[in-house]
Amino acid sequence: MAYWLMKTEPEAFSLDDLAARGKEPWDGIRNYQARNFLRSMQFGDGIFLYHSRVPVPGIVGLAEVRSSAHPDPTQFDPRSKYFDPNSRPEQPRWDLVDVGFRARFAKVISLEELRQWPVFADSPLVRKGNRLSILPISETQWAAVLEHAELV
DNA sequence: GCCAACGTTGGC
DNA sequence: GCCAACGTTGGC
Repeated sequence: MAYWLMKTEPEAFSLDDLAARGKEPWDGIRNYQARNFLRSMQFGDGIFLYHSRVPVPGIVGLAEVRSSAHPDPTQFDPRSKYFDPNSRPEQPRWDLVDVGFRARFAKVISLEELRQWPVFADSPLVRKGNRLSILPISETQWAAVLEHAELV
């Protein structure tokens, strides 16, 4: 059992969208480090859903991993913006997992707030210039956020 | 919308 | 293999 944080721009896909659909294939990851994290995910792992590129970026709710990693079909679709002409079907370059909705937070736990929590002091999340869209969360960080959050 | 920070690409 | 150019991310 592991924990993760996954970023999304709510304009493209929000926590509410996930809540409405229940479960969604998390496609479009095109960064090797993020992909490697995807590949180590297991069914049932916990996820913090994070909204980026909004006035108050931060963790907005909980989700969970609902599949193991498997090839992202959009890499083979020439009409997709995620098409990767260099990826070979016999050795796919990009993977995805299914993500299921779990809960919404009554209030966003903002990045500004998280920066002040000692448990996040060493997290790439609070580092300037960090661009990782998927990052691991420690058990301590998970517990700290859950203790602070009001689930809806 | 701006732009710093970063990852990737490709010429050499 | 270096590194400039380019594209993208994401806070502000």
